Amino acid sequence: MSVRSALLSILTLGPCYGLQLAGEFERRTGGAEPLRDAQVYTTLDRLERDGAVRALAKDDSGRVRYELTREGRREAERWLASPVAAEASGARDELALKLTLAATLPGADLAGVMAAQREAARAALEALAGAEPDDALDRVVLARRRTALEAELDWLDEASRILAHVSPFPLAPPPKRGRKARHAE
Amino acid sequence: MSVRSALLSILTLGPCYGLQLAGEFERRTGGAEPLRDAQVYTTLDRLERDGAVRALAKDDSGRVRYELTREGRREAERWLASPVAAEASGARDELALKLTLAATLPGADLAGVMAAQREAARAALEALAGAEPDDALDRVVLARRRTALEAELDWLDEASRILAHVSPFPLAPPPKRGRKARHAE
DNA sequence: ACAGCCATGTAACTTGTTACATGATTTT
DNA sequence: AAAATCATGTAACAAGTTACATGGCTGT
Repeated sequence: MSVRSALLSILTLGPCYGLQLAGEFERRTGGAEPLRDAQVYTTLDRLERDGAVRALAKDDSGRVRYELTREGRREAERWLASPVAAEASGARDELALKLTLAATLPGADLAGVMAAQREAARAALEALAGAEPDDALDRVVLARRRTALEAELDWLDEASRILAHVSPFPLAPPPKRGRKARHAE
Repeated sequence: MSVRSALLSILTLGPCYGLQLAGEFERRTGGAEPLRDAQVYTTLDRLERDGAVRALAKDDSGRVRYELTREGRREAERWLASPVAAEASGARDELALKLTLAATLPGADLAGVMAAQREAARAALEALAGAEPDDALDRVVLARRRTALEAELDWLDEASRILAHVSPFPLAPPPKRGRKARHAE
């Protein structure tokens, strides 16, 4: 819901049209996360469907502007005020997933997986170090990535220590049940 | 694609049926991320559609087991071997998004947003500190969350310093264009 | 026989993404 | 007039989630 909420909160400043929202999004987020034009429009459609915004008559230039409804304003305020739930963002932690699987699957190359991940994080950190931020917003976004990558490296070390004592294990034998193999197809 | 890839990599151990996959997923990931039964089946359908798995005849208990195709095995190996792209996981960094927006939107309560986020992270850390891990996998997953939360707190401090010198700004005036307000509807 | 779990599925939905189509306006 | 850009949209898809339906098996 990030994009949806971001567009809503920009609209608290006043009515905007589609590409204007895309532009403001870029200006106000350090340009870190490119937003596809198409997504602005689909998101606006969905916001209108949900009663959070309302389309105004086309302006002098034929652009369609949207304004917040009371509902939409409330949603925007709620979003800004509430903290981002740790990893409740619907995104599974793919890295932890991959590492625990690599540790428990016989035949998987745990050391190799860890080495690859460490190397990727190290390279990403190096690339970040060489980046010149344009402005303060950029600095904040870069700092976010840097701290996340550093944490990833720390965690990899810790995980390495913990997993040193873990052995992979095979599939658990499935419980036997009645032998009623329905001859379906 | 986390779930898809995880199921594929479990299937490298041999054919499994739906709920068996769900069980192995739990056993092998620290139980951190609950996997809904329904998603196992929809994912298996899509994997079959994509030619990554193949359904076997029902076994003695009438359960439908799936096995990897050559394609599926290759996909699983590729996934395990390749590092997780930093934030390329499709998940936007909602926290950085929210903070930069709060910093640039006139009328937003930046200090309040930061305080709320800091408090939420602190509380989550405290909850983690009081958790007793069952096994090593659990410890690895908990460590992942802990390091991520610590990094979040560090970043919040840094962002606070950087954003102290940033002032919110209004909407950029949209460029004027021809006055051809097509009287469409 | 009945309750409850095991196992499989389906339909509808969400956010996000891609590729494409269309016109209008500005620039050359 | 042609080319590039602005602006809006549509259609289709992906991954994930939810709620629900169904039937077989198990234990009492």
